[in-house]
Amino acid sequence: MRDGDRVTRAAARRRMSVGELAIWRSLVDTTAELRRILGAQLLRDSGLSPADYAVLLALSEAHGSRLRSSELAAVIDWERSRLSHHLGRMERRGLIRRDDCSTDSRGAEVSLTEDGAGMFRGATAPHALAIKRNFADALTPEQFEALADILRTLQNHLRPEQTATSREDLHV
Amino acid sequence: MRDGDRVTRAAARRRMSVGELAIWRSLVDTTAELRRILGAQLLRDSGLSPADYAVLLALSEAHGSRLRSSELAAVIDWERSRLSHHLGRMERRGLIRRDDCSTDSRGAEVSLTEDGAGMFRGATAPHALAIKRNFADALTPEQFEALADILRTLQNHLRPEQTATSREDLHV
DNA sequence: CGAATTTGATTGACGCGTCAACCATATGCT
DNA sequence: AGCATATGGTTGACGCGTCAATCAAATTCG
Repeated sequence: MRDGDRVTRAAARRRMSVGELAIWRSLVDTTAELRRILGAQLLRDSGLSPADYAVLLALSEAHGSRLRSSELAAVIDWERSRLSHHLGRMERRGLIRRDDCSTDSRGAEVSLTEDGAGMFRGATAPHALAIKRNFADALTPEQFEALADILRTLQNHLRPEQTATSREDLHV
Repeated sequence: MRDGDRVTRAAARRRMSVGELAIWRSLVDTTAELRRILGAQLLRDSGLSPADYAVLLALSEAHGSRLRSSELAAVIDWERSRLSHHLGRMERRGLIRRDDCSTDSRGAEVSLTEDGAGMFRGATAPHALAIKRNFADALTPEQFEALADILRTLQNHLRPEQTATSREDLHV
């Protein structure tokens, strides 16, 4: 029996305390504000939205900077429809390209354009710096450890099956 | 000199580690998933979006269930334009009402309708339960304490002026 | 083979959030 | 008083995300 299970059962009867609720709200507010700050900064620095960045990151890390549409959707955990809309907009802006797939005529292969690759390269460093400044610099090593533990616990609570420590399914 | 400052300066030269970046991504992903789950549940249970809920909560807690538009915007920390759009939609659905303000003819007074108040009342308990089940039940008291500490630190890092422990400015 | 089903991907409608522009009223200044 | 400016709030345009519907190509199976 895993630790999370024991906690879950033990807590199952209790009502949620107002302190716990306040922490939940603070979590939502604080992460929202961080996303807002970093998203705005990213846009100013590089003209890319967080969504653009996620797409370009996944493509950059892909073998040959090229992915099937549904693979890409799986990597960044988006609905296919959302991805299709967004790829349309990114294609119009010249960031990515969609070609017919050679092995499956239904499929599309998404790849980086020169422009897209360049924009992404230019965005990387300032974006990392912004994350460092606004987030990483604030916390002590102990706090990082505690946060990692908490996130592992939560992930494990939400999706009990998947090994919570695999680094593969992390993306921006 | 506060603790956060010392950490900030000490860390200021270092590059961000890949571990720290992974924790950031995990934080973004995990909170996004929690919001997604709770938002969907709220909608199923009560037909309200998280945004609706925030508006109704603020109005419910207001003196006389009635707020000036910009006060409301301040309470839930929204841009006035966003609020105006959303109030328009909520008004169409019969959840809130907008009346001319008696003391300032430019202003609008937003208030709950019977329907809106009822919907909110019906939404409260299942929503709290969902937060408890998906979030609060997963964590130990020690983890709660650690998380509260981390969030306080981050808030303090982002907005150094404001006392980070005031419970007033927490909302959904 | 040929019909039914599944899969890969796109589309349209609609609610949402942001930004800039825009009224109308209130306030401040001389 | 009279003009400038600030304030409260709304609007329109546009990018975004979700849902349901759609379409074509592939696969399954009788």
